[in-house]
Amino acid sequence: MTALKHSRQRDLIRDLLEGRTDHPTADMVFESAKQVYPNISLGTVYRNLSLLAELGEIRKLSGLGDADRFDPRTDWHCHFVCTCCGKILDMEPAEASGRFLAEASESFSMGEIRSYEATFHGLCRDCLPV
Amino acid sequence: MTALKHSRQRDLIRDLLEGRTDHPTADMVFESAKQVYPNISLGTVYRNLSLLAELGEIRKLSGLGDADRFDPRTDWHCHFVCTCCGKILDMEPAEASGRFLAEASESFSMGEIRSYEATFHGLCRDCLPV
DNA sequence: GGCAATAACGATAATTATTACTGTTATTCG
DNA sequence: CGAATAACAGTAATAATTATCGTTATTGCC
Repeated sequence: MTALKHSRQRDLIRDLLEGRTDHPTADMVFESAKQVYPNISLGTVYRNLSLLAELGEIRKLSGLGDADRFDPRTDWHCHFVCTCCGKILDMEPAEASGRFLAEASESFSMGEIRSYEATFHGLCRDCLPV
Repeated sequence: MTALKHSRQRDLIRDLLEGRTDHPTADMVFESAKQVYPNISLGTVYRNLSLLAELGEIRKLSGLGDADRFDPRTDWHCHFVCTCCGKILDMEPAEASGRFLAEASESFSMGEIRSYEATFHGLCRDCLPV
């Protein structure tokens, strides 16, 4: 139980993410943070993003691209990844989400399902041919 | 259109994966392959796994863990990842799969959905407390 | 406020998964 | 067989992330 200490860098990182919908990578957050604290370290950004994710204040998204992404939204929702530009968009939970999970949980006998995530792929509006 | 040439290494890699359900990493395939061709190169394994995935003969699974996984099954199905031991299990498609996709496609207006994948998390039978 | 304890920092080295390069080998096809 | 070249083994390079380490900043107590 290492007693968490306050840090202005962590505050900044949390604030920078707040309200953002572009699901930035650690490096993108680092670039933003440098404009406020020019000599903040990339390691500090990684450490605090991971810590905030562990604390449940933000969400870490793995597997959507080469690098991990970070999302200020902590409510359950899915993501859409544009196969053309790589953009990541939030999706609002569909009606069928619950049924999908319930059905999977019922029919799956090799273990106990606790959660799931779904990622949709396709072309975003900007990349769709006219 | 570079004319594909036959290679015994590629044959081996395809054969090694055939029938396997453990979703091995490139490195795991490399270890297996070395027992047949002791001086096969890791680069060769990576190159051929990627090539086979592009040809549609196998599937590459990204984002399930640190390293990419490879699956001989090419039919659409989901995966279950044990949060305890990291084991990856195949899941049989549920009834709700289609509805889930249809509903998401309908309600999503920021682009055009082409596909999706879902990953379930939980404890496998071996890791469940008794 | 001053001060000890230590969480967190900045800087940098190390690690891991993967891709790229390079000279050599093997397959294909005339 | 022999030229053309895909694919190879071996190795170097890259990218994302984590670990180390000496220094700085926060906290709680006197």
